Amino acid sequence: MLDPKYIREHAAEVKKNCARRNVKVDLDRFLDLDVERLELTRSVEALRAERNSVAAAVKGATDRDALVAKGKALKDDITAKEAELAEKEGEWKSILLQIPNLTHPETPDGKTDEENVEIRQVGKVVKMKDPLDHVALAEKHDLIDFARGAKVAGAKFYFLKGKMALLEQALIRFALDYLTKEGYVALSTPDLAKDEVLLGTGFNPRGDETQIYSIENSDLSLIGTAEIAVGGYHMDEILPEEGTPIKYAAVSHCYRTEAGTYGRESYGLYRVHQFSKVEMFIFCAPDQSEALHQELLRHEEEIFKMLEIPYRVVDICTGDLGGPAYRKYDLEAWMWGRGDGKGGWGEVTSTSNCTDYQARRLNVRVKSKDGNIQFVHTLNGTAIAVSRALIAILENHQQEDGSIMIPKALVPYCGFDRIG
RNA sequence: GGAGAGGUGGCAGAGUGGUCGAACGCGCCACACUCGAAAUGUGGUGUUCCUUCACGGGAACCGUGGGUUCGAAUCCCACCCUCUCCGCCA
Repeated sequence: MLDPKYIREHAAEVKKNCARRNVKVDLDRFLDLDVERLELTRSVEALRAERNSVAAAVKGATDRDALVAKGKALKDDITAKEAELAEKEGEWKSILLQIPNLTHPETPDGKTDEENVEIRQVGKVVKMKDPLDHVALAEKHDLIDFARGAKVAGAKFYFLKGKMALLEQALIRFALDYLTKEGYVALSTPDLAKDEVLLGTGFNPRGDETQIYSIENSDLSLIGTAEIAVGGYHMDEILPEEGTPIKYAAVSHCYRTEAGTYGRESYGLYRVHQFSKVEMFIFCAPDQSEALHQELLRHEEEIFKMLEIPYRVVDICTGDLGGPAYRKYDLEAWMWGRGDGKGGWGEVTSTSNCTDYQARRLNVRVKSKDGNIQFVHTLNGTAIAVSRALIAILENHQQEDGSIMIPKALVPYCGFDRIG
């Protein structure tokens, strides 16, 4: 969420930002409520101050009964005003949470993902006569069992089998090794998190449009990304500035309901209910986030270069940014199975600078040497989303003879250099 | 899952209805002493919000949420977490 004080003092700018991002929020209502809330707060506090002084005077007073009566009356006033305040504050908060983060000045304007801007393409797409998509390749080599996945857990679940199961572990370890050398601390996270943590990281676990599985009769949900678990890791903490930036490489399973996304766009492994992922997450001082965002992008590119997969970098436009993101880049890898069989780009990673938007909700702060305390900036980026990386590997490294070459960087981790 | 103990400031640890945002100690910061350091001494040292040009004033926070009371860290209820023992179990 944004700083309410900032919204109050920069209302026009915030309103314009919401419009740019194609987010509909009743900012005027928020500003009205903000005034009412402040007035009520002041009167509640004045009443409490009076109650406190009356209560302090009761002990040993001669007119004790009169003071007690006054105290009782004040108590009723306070209860009433507090209820009024709680109501206003509830509505105020719900609007506040809908207001998106500010936007990087260089972020391209646009309404949908079609207006995202390609920054560069890296690597060459190897032309093939009749490229197979990953589903066909997996069938040919018995690598993924969608039918039995559906039997066991329903549509959009799957078993990785044989060399594919080994490749999953190889990818994870490959990413962890690379990031560990770059100074990231490896983390294996809980697959469940409390609603409080979900909300803090900007995910709504129980709304109508949620992509999150929640556990009945509990305040727990299955995480959709390790970003949630790691975001909560330092919740309610004040970090010493000399310890920042703190960089994590977190491995977790990711669970997504993917409501209403069946069809060609979610074919095969592309959009599934569960997958494994190595996620980069950084907590840093505000002046570090811009450079670290570039660093995350560099790591993502480095990983796909090592996997020898052609990709392009996309600057996500205002309308396609999620609420918490200040700026976001995606890496899209070439996939033969997309674009009606002619091949196309498919998202494989995403990195966001969330500035202090998540940190304010999660209450994670940094304290500098001079005692100055501010909210940290948080950033996240995909190192490897296993299911989509597997699509890219299968479809780009298939050979004329139908076999699949394993990228050299991965061979030491999986122990074989080809499939088939 | 059962029985018991406990959750208080950076740490450790008192406080069991008003004089408590909270003792003592450690740590940390500043100053003094010193060529410098250690030791010693003196002072300071939580967060959030409201208000004030400022000095300052006010409110809230003692695991979380309710309740009792004129008044709650302190009493009551529920929940969460930690520790010890038993049971079960990768």
